[in-house]
Amino acid sequence: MKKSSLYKGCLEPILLRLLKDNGRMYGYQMTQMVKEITKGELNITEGALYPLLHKLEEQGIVETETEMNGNRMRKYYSLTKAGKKQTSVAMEEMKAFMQSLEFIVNPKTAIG
Amino acid sequence: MKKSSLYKGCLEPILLRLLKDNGRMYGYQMTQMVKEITKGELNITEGALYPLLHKLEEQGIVETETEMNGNRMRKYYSLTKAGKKQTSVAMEEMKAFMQSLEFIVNPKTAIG
DNA sequence: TTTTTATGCATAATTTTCTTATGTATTTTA
DNA sequence: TAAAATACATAAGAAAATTATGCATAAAAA
Repeated sequence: MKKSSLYKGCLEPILLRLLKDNGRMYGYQMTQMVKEITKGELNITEGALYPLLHKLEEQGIVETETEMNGNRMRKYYSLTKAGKKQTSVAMEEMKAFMQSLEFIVNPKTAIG
Repeated sequence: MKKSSLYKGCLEPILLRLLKDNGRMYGYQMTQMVKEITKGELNITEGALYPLLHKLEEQGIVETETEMNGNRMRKYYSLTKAGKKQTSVAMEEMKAFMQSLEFIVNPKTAIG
């Protein structure tokens, strides 16, 4: 993440959103997809990613399936039913947060 | 802050933006203005605000003037010359960050 | 009139959430 | 054949909040 990491606190909703849109993903794939769609702006570090995924699994937000791709392991994550509910809530919060940022950074053009 | 605080990491650029727009503000005023323009969404805590303002002053990003309002003290903060430069950089980073969030949360409508 | 709320600052202890560093192992590319 | 990419994991440390506390004055409400 560039320098002082503006996205602190946003990683969880970002991951939930990815899983909501893509159904089933493995960790490394998430980092690559985020890097790609943000044009290199957001680079999720492994030290942030994996512990968070593990926490979400403990909480029953996601469930996992481990598959082998040749000789290499991939641990696929997908949203549980509870996880889908939680994602809806998180997305509402994200929208409100982004709207708030707009109000602050672009007070003139911001609508709402 | 609602629950788990998405704005973690954005507080500094938010304060810089406020000072850029309003010229001179005291701490409590910042919390009230942010609460107002975000319609109650973002509530800056004092434990986050004051230590950050002190850090910015140490770094020469802001300078202070203490005034008495009746019998009550107000410590006014304003951007230094260096602070204005730093704010420009921070605003560019914020825009890029917000655009990235858009790409993730609204992949269809996001422009850029 | 007394108590609560709002205004206004400050700091310490704790928690959350990253970064950085390290480790292991396979596959692809230069 | 060495480096980079793929793919996971975890530990130590730093950053940046939350929560709790403290002090003090002014205004509002009970």
